[in-house]
Amino acid sequence: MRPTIEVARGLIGKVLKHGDAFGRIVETEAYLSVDDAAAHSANGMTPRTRVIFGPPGHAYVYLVYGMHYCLNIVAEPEGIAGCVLIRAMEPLEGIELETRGPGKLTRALGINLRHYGCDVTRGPITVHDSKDGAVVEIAVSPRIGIQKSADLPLRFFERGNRFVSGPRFLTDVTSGRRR
DNA sequence: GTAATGATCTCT
DNA sequence: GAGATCATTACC
Repeated sequence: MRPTIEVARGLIGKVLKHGDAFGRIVETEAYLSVDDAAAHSANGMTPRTRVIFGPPGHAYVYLVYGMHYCLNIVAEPEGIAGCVLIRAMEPLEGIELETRGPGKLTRALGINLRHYGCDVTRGPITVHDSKDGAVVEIAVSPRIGIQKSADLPLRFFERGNRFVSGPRFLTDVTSGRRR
C-alpha cells in the first residue's frame, strides 16, 4: 500500500494550526518511498531525511533555496520513507500573511527548522479535522517546481479554491475547457 | 575542505 | 527571466 497518497488526499480540507494561527489545507504534494526521484529520501537516509523514515505524523521541515522553509508531514510507517508537502492553505484565524505557496505558508505560520521532527498530534504544530464537514472536490495534477519525476500526478488540491498556488483547475486537453 | 544543488519567491 | 541566500550533500 502507499499511505502517502492517501494522506496527501486526506489532508486537503484539514485544519493546520500553530499557536493561535490556523487555516484549512487546500494543496498538498506526495513524495513517495519508491520510484520517486524527486523525493529527498530517494537516495537513502541522511541526517536531514531521517525523520522521513521515522514514524508517521511527524513534521519534516527543511530550508529551500537558502530562504524559505517547507513543511511536510511524514506519512509511512517507521522504516519506510514517504511524506506530504503542505503547499497552501486558506487562512481561517490569526493569519496575517499570505499562505499561498509552501514558503509563504511556513512564514505565515511561523514555522522553521526548530519544528523539525515535532509530533503533529502533540504540537506545537497540529492537524485537526475541519469542523464543518464540507465535502471538498479534490483534483490531481503533476507536482510544481521539481525537475525529476515531474510527470507523476502527485499534487492534490481543492478544485477552484483561490488559495491554491499554481493551477487550481484542470484543463481538458481536447476542448481546452477548464475542469 | 570545497563545490554544486535546490519541493521558492519577488522583482524586472 | 534572473537574483537572493544557505543548509545539505557528494566528492576530493
